[in-house]
Amino acid sequence: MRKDVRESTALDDMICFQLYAASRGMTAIYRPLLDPHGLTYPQYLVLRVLWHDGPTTVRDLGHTLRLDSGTLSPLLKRLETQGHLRRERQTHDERVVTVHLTATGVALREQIGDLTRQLVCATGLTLDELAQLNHLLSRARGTATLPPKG
Amino acid sequence: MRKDVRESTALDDMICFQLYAASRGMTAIYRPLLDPHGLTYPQYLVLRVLWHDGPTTVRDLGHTLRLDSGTLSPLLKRLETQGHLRRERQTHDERVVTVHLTATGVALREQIGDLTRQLVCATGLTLDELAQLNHLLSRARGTATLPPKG
DNA sequence: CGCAATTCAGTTGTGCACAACCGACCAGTG
DNA sequence: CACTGGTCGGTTGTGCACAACTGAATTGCG
Repeated sequence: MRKDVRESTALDDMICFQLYAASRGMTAIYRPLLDPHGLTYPQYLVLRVLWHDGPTTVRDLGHTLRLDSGTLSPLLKRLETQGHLRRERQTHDERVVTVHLTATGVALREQIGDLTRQLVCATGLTLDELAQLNHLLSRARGTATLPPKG
Repeated sequence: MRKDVRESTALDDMICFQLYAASRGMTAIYRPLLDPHGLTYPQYLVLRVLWHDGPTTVRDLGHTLRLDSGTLSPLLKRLETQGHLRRERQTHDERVVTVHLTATGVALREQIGDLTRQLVCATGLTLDELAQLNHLLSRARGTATLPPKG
């Protein structure tokens, strides 16, 4: 009945919409998994970086997640209010703010556990297809080699 | 030096971040192309549907783009303020709001022209890779078969 | 007909995302 | 020391995105 965007014109436009819709669909899958812990998907990404890399700075978080301070500042403030992390100015360079987990922030990792299996099932793709998808996405500019500002 | 999210754990988590980053990177590529016309990427998507399918309703737009009225209502109001479209209540069912382009909204299609070539170049992928990517994304749940609310 | 359930668009509130801008801060130079 | 250019994090303003809700309108059922 209704015509879909996918039919309309060129391949790349299709893909842009697919990316856009898939990204929102993915966060929609994460939402019920993270909501019980009071987290959003971007907040979960920040915690993952801290769990994996340890204490870091706002600047490095921005580079890793490709987000600017306008996004990270309020997000980190919310995570600090929840007691998951703390922010501190570096003494020798007061422009830099370091971010490190609290005990509850570290403990949250175990409470959330492994979302992998649930996520794989939710996508409905095979492991082989997921590997292909990852390969293509990491090859595309805008993810691996082309951050927002070059 | 810094470790990347991509290294951290499982395949699907990698892909979720890749999707998230790729989607934002894609809109970042569209931004300078659409900004001269005073449009955002979601607004451009709405116009594309109207250009291709003709007059439609808020409900059908939501189904096609997988967006709810909370997103579409203010977005359509902004497009109406810009003079690109008009919204009207259906006479025989006043719950339904029909959306149709104005003359300037139709003309905008030619003014914007074909973004395809610029987009393909911006991704840095080959046409074959784009086709694979499209195939995988359309196979994944959350895009084709699993809208936010099942 | 009368009334409950459903279908719509819209509103409210929260949280990203990003451009533009700001002020503090640091390093280098004279 | 004062001056200059660049580096930081933060703020402001705009625009999505979505959950939850509102209220009008319609449909279905007895």
